[in-house]
Amino acid sequence: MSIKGLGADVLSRDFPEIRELPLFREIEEAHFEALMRGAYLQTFPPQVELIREGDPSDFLHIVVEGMVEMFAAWNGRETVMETVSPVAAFIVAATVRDAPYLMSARTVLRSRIVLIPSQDVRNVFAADPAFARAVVTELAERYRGVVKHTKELKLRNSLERLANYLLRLQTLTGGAEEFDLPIEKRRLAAYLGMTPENLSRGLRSLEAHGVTNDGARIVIGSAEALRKLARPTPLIDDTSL
Amino acid sequence: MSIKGLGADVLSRDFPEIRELPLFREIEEAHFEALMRGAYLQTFPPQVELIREGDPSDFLHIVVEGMVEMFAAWNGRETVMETVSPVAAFIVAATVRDAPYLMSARTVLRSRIVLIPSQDVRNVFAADPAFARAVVTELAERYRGVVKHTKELKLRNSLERLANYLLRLQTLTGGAEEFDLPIEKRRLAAYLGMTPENLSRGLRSLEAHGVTNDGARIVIGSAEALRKLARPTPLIDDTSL
DNA sequence: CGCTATGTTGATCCATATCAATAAGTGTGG
DNA sequence: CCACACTTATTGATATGGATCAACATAGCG
Repeated sequence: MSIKGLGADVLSRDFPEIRELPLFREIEEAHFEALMRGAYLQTFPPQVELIREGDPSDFLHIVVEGMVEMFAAWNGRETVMETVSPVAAFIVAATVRDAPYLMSARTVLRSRIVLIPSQDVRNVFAADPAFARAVVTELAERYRGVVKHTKELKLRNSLERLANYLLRLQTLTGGAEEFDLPIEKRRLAAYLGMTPENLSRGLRSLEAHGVTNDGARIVIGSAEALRKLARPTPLIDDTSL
Repeated sequence: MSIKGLGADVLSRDFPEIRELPLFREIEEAHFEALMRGAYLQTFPPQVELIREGDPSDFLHIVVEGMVEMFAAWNGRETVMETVSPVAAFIVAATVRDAPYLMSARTVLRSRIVLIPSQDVRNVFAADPAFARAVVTELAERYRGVVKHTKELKLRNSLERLANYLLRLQTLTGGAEEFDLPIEKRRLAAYLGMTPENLSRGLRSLEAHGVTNDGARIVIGSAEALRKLARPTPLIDDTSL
């Protein structure tokens, strides 16, 4: 199930997207190779817990295939913080700060993950200004993503969150009238800060605004009507899901 | 009310804390001076809106005296995202990304703010690896702060949020049994994601757990009892408010 | 095909918001 | 220094968004 210690050549031949990630694109070849030398590539089945909140950050993770869900728990409750799709790195902040993970991560689908020892990342980070700048860009974008998520939670009710989520999803799928939810509804519910029951009812309510739903399928009859309810703003709804 | 274009010498003589900020401590003297040459120092009365969400990020801001509140609005609703106390920089992410502000900021108290043109910050950021690394550290910490805030909002009910807030505040004030709320209750309520009425009732409910409140004054009769209700965890409650 | 997890729908409950009235500060100008 | 205006905080009554509980339907999957 796992292949250990792949060289930079192997990883970049199989996954040139890694070298092309904004995080790595500008760094020196020698540094990139140093990172990849210690890296693992592993394939995981669905529902595997990759990291657990509170653990020390041993590896920077990069999803190259599949899907990963970041979640957090407290006092018996659990919520979804975000889902990460290829090709993207996660837990960059914990890695560079050498701090414990604040969120857990589990595979949602069968996934291929590159694991880079955190110490290597911190070494290259200290030695390669281009990498340091790339980490800043990445982190700043992540920061802004969480801020948007928080704004949404605090300023919108559940129906508004759902409506805006669908509009963002539509934009991501190129503006198509029909598309599929990328994750299970119960996970979507947790992400949106509501219960599965309420998500069901929410989708029902949106019928009055031209939205149809069957299984994962969503049809937006009138983006105009939906937008009237959702009132999207770039300061919350641009880019990230 | 404002003094323009202070040199590095003036600013660092009057506010050595700026040079000592983690953000600037390690950068080259020449670069620090370049930043300070274009910097403004301004004094603002309370309730002045310093930046407005959506505006382009013209300046990196540093509170050297007073208190600033970051807030966000949507569709007629408004919420407090965080409060910033001296000496700390805010809106670093927007500045380095050259992206619009996601949050607005207003002074809560009469405040002295250093404004550094964003372009200067981005220039030094590109030229000074030590600064770039410092920005990463700063951003990673901010990121983790918002993640904690979001976890708290999604996983705790309002009474639990309040109880944990009081415990964090107690820790910040050195563990004293008595201390004052640092911000108005209505702002605290918005920060905690509740209404002022509910905050009042919440403080009342906490009497059953040994907490007394009169005006801004909080007395924690038994941290033990409060902790039993609050169930704090470092993964949410360490460090930031 | 049947088992198990996921999703739906309805009934009810509860945490929190909203509305309304009062009290207590806080600041201002005479 | 007081009186007035105005904001903030408290308290009670009520409304409601969303959670919970329960029953059933449906869809994956071995």
